Amino acid sequence: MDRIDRKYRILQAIIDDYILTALPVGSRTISRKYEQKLSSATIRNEMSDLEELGYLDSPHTSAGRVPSNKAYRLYVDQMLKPPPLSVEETAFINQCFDRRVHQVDDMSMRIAKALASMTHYTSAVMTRTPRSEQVLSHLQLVPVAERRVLLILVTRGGAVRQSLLDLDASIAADELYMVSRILSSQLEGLRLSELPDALTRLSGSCATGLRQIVQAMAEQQPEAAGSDAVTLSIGGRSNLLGFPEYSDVDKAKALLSVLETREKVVSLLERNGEMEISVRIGPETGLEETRDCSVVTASYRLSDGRVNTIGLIGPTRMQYGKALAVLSQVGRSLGAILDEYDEHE
Amino acid sequence: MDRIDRKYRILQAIIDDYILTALPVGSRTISRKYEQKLSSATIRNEMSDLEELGYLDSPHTSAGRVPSNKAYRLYVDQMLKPPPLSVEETAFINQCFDRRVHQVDDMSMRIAKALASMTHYTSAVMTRTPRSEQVLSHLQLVPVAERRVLLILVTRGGAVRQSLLDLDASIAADELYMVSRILSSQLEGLRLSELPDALTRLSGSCATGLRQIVQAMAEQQPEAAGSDAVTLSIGGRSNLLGFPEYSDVDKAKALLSVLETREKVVSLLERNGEMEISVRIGPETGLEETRDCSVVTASYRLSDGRVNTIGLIGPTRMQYGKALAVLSQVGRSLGAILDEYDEHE
DNA sequence: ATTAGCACTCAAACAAGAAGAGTGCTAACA
DNA sequence: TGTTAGCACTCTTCTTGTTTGAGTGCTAAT
Repeated sequence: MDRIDRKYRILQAIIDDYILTALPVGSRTISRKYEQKLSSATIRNEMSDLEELGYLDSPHTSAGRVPSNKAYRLYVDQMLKPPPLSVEETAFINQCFDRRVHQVDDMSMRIAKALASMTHYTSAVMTRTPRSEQVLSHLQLVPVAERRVLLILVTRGGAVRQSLLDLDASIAADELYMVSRILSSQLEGLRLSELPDALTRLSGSCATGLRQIVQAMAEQQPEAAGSDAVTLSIGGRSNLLGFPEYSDVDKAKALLSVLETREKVVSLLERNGEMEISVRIGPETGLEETRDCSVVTASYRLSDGRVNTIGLIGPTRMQYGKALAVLSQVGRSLGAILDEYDEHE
Repeated sequence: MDRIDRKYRILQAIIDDYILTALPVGSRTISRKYEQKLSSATIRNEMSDLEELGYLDSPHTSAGRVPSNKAYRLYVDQMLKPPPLSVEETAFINQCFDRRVHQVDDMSMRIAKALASMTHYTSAVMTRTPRSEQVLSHLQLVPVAERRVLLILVTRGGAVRQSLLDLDASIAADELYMVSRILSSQLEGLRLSELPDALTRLSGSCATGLRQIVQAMAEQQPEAAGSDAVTLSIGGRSNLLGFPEYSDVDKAKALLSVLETREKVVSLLERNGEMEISVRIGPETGLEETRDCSVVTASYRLSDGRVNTIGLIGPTRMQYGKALAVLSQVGRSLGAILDEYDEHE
């Protein structure tokens, strides 16, 4: 027991050191810096065992050892003591949410920037708004051009969706406002997913002007017809280039390309289970390009049905402790702020 | 005359070759690939002259020569023959604008992606909406939470701005809609820059419910109070890493960091004169970090006052011809599409 | 005015050796 | 039996010296 305990203490020391330095760590280093009671020879034996167990890899015979993905897994699952954030860090986070937020739009960008600057990793903030759970609060049609109308949908949570409608014939501005009022009262309270049905039902029984709009909405409205709306903000892309693992430009380029492909980023952030916090290591990230990255995410379901995910992307040699601490703290604050909007529901 | 002509023909050959290969070009190369009538010795003499004139630099004694910024300047101002886009390229651009655009939001991102993929440079699309020229078309207040209201402003061009207002006391939804109607009719047709004045004028003479809203708007509305609204989309960040000038990760990182600082990107895109198309080379870009980059931009003023700028960022050794061709073609199509929205004005 | 020829320069590529970090194994030791 | 000192061995990295090749500048010949 004592024996086993020591083995994992050594493993942890190796992981800690490697996370810090990115250099393969040798027996001597451990014996000097972490386990001064033990000689390097003893450590060597233990390390040999650990390699056999699959927790360590050696780049070549005389280069020290490097933690395997299996080791990182064990590390985050078992060994990670939740490290408390420093006073400054907590203060920084609070300050981010402190001032009243009036600009809804750039909120997630601000969070992403904050996450990136605190951790030096690349960050992402994703908000998925499920169509089926969003309830319409208000609808407004605004004339934009001859035969072109701006349709604005506001949901209970305060999300605004806009899309343009092309009409067959032009409609006077006055008539348009009237139609807005009618539709708004008819459709308010419905879920967005129920809109298409409601629209076809309506289109049967109404005047020509109204009917034209309703049909255009039914046909052309991608928001309601398509899948969930997903917004994405990414911060700290250049942070990745600071790590020695990306001093090879080709690797860096491959990774940055991933960040430019919306679907790939979404797939990285998408949680596969229901758990709030998830750590995916190396191949677990699911993408070939990120086979030596780790992704840490925290997801929160808001009371209006939206799902908010914040995440960090970095090398597998990531400071998991800090990443988790920052993510959960920011996630908590963020969840609180966002839910505030819905407090009357 | 003939003499001078030849000198600049040689300079052009050097620039062309360097743009293509990124390698210092020697006299031999020119004599073989571009000026087969002349011996390398002759070219050498001319190159020596050109260096004296400040058009060429030599990295070291025996390394061939590299065009100076002054040379690029001459190149784009005098030597650049407008190279026609290939059929495929024109087709690609048209296809981008072909399908009806219903999603206003991601339009600029789509353009940015297209620009980047056509040129392999980094692209940016900026839309500046001057507050003073935007005319209010519709205003809507929507309840979001107890004492919290979503204010939506729609302008004639079809731009939608939203901001949150905090109220001192809660207001019933019905009352809110009534206030919306009143305000909308009172303020419609005003320029956004006139809103603050109009609001203070209004707040003197109205009922308490209305007054509270008006005051909140006057105090809290950053959109109307602040400067012009600027949206920014950037594409093809990872493209930069493909160029040999950024195989040094530190340089690449510095450049990518610039792209993460909103104000810096804006300053890069900001045109200093009134000209539609601008090419800035090296230090002309105005930022220390981009002293060996060039920025090519095209700006278009739309009929509703918005100014749209699309730009490309790459090494000074940029394919200026292609960049200009693509930018002006895309700019033309984009201007046409965007102005369509305003055709009834 | 052009060009052939030649001496000279300098970076990049290559090879060989030395240094250093680290391992595995064996034998001695508590 | 677990621990450790010692040693041979293995690789990488660093250094140094050498070669190669591309390119220039100058001079003299055409």
